[in-house]
Amino acid sequence: MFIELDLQSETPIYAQLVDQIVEGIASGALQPGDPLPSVRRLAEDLGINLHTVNKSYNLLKQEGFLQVHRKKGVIVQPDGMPGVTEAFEEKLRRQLRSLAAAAAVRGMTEEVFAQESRSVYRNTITNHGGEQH
Amino acid sequence: MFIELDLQSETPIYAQLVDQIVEGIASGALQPGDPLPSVRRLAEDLGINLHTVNKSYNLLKQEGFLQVHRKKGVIVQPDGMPGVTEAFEEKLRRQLRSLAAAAAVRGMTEEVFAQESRSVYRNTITNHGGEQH
Amino acid sequence: MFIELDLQSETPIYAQLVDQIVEGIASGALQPGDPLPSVRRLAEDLGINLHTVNKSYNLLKQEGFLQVHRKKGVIVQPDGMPGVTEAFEEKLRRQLRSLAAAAAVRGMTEEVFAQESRSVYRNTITNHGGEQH
Amino acid sequence: MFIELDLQSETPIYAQLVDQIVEGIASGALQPGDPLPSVRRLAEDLGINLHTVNKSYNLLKQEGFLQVHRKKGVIVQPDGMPGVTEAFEEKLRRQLRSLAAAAAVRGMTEEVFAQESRSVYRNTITNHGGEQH
DNA sequence: GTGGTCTAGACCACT
DNA sequence: GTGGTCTAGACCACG
Repeated sequence: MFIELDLQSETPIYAQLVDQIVEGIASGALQPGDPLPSVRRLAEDLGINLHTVNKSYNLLKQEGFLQVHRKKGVIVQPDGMPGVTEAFEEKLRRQLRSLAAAAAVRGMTEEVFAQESRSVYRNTITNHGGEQH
Repeated sequence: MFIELDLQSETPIYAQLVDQIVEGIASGALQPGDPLPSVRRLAEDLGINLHTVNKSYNLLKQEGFLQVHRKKGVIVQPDGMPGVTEAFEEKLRRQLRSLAAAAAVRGMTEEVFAQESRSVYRNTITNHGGEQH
Repeated sequence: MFIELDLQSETPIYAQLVDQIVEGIASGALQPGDPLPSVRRLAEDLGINLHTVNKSYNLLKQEGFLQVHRKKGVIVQPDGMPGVTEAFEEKLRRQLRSLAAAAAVRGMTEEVFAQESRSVYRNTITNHGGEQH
Repeated sequence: MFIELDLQSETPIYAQLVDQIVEGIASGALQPGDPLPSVRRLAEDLGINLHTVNKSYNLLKQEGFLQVHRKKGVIVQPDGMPGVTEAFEEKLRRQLRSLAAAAAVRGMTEEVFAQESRSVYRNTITNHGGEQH
């Protein structure tokens, strides 16, 4: 796996895991239908607790990014990703607002902020593209 | 006060307070040198504990957004806001990356994402400008 | 533990704790990566409140002397200590100025004052060195 | 007066006043027997509270740096300054220890630390010299 | 009256 | 069991 955890970070490990898997999907490194390591396997590889991996997988399942089959194990959602729900829009805006305010106070202009957003988006997609759904 | 807290939210109260005060500064509702309510006062107004407000004020003080003036009490930094440090850039990018990935997976295009960022930025500034140095 | 607190002192307990931990690092008694007692544990050992220890740990974390590791708990900064920042130089000079003035007024010569500084420095390092980067 | 107060500082105003007066004596700007402004006068000049000035003067009187006469008002100790008491030595060492440890941890060498101390001492004396007592 | 400090006790998220 | 968060009540230094 391409996953790197920062045990010193203040973001919980399970959240870091979620983020990195989502980024993996966004970048195309993980394609719809692709299998993910089993809970046990991944936990061992990363040197973390089973519960932690489990929590991440469950969250991703709830969001519709993953499917969990008894047989196939865990795979990336093959039937189309969730799409931009209202809940997501709201969450996105709420977080952007917080970031934008901090940026503005520190003197970062609208132009730079928007450009920063664009370039970060582009970099997360590099390898391929996020035209799922 | 213009502050609204969601006591049920999973984001800590103190963090919400920090965000809203920063947004207040960004929007111009709070001008450099402006006094903020005393910890006791604000705590009572918001129906929360004094220590929670204190924690928020302290964080903002450490970041350089607020100062404790021995006569005026707590005031908005009058001597120029912190500016875009490398640490801030990094934090900004890290958070943007997470948002961008989720957006991309859900099918939101780069264009829409950047536009969203821009419009959110603009809305936080509405009232008036961010002429920090 | 090697920590001694003076509960009657006018310097806050949390500040004494901070000082002693820094001295522990300087003397080599605490090595980079070494774990510190949990807040609860140390609080109990010292007979003080958990929050007081917490405050000290937090300050040291913000200064970059400690880290919170999600598995090891609180540890001494393993990735290199902060270094001599301008802010630190300023604080150092401000405090030295106050001490030097009092010393001078009482008739202590420059030579003695400098020698005193040197010998105190040497004594804090005794056990072993300060090979921070 | 040559006194500058920093109302944003975390050092209490009365302590800043004490420091600056001691520095004034150390530098020779204030000579033994020299009169100081009355409590009222100084308070007004500095825009601070009477009690604050009073507290500073009292502390300096207790330490033996000032004399308070009903007639002459407040004057700089004309009968020889206190000298290096054991209590002072202890306080000096305690504070130096804290500074030295922080300096050492940040990588400042003994040589630099001692040199810093020496140069700060020299600068506080510039105008004249502290050979009282 | 203000912020700073300390104590005490409680719940929760995380691992 | 760990750190993080929140509440509650209290004392003190400061101005």
